[in-house]
Amino acid sequence: MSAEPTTRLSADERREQILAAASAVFGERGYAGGTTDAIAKQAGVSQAYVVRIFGSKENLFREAAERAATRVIEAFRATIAGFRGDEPLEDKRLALSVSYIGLMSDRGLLLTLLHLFSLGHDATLGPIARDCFLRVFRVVRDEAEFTGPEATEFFSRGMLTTVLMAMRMPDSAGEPAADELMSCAFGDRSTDLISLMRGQLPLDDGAR
Amino acid sequence: MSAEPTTRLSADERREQILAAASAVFGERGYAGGTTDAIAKQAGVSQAYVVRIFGSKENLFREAAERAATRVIEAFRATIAGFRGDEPLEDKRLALSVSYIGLMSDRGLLLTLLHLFSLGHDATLGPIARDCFLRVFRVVRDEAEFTGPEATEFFSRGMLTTVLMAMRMPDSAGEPAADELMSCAFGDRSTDLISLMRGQLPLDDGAR
DNA sequence: ACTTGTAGTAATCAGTTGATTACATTAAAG
DNA sequence: CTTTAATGTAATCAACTGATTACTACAAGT
Repeated sequence: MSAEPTTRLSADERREQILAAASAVFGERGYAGGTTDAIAKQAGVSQAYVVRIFGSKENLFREAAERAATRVIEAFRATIAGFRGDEPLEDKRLALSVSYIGLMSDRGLLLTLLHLFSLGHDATLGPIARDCFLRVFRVVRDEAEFTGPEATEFFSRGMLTTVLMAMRMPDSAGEPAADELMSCAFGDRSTDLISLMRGQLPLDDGAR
Repeated sequence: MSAEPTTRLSADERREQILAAASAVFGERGYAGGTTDAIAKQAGVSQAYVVRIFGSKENLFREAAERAATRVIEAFRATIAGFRGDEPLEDKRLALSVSYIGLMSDRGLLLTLLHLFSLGHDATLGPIARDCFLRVFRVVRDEAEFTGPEATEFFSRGMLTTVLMAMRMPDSAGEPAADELMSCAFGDRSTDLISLMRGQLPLDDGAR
């Protein structure tokens, strides 16, 4: 499909490429709204190939979402590995927040997870959504040694941050309420995050 | 369509019925996933009529979502109207939380809003999403007289609560992590909310 | 050189979906 | 009673979408 003289890749490399494209597309458009064709366009392969490699759109979404959850867990674990074990809660909270904010540089990752979380009603994806969330929750609670309320508070913050990203609140920068909200939600990283999230070119909608 | 001897309603009554159906369907399936046919089935009218009354699916979603935001604002204002003006933050926070929890008895309302918030990328719905959120934010900050950080904290909690509802986390009750998470997020209303959110029959998917 | 397995696509299909059109039915007004 | 306007539907359409099939092209092993 792409203009370049279609380079052949190994199946594994192609899978990675398609998963990255799926993360971007599903993150922006959600499960129902993200088409296999848009993902194919993004990855530079044919729509048929996307479906054939992953079996179905549902499977592809599941893999993309579960991978996103795994990435979050890995990022948290890497941060937790640097803990000495006796730092105050606020230090741990801040370190994990920085870790979370790092994940935001891949816009698709956290947004795909958010879309997964909105599928609680779905017979097959619903249980996966709950499981992914709880797996991350347990890491923060048990491995970073947060209490239940502390972990809940931490995820509250994260959820608002993620929703603000989904909403593209930085596009409303200049609006006083939006500025105050983002400065409170994003903390001292506010300026960075606002520019990070802005001016993204729209995805190819994959219309055939 | 429905079995009953189709009672004719005024256009306004029908609009209300369809908006309620749209709230339920969009809340569960999102904008892209919610079909006009499922909404029609839910409201007991034909799919054609749903589209004709609202002009387009996008218009219907916009009305449903904006109405949801308005309802949240009305609920908050009703609570704020009971403030004397000198109560401590914690009293106000608790009162508004109770107000928010009351909104959860209409599952579609908050979930439709959450889905709206995920449409930040959309050229027409994105600005509406940001505007709706900011309108509610300003009510809490300016009318309930929260500081920016206090309001942000309040919305963090609300967002986690809403995502847990979207995820149907109560379906995982029994899982220790889920129980602790919900008991922290829902507070002393935990038991009520868990049973409130459970055992909802799936929506008709509107397949023609 | 030839076979063989893998990467990849074009063409196409059947189901779904939002929208349109033409038509039917009912209530109210004159 | 008849006209009129509003409520409402059946039928249908064109576009879209996930999936399938049959095919091509390239690379590696023998």
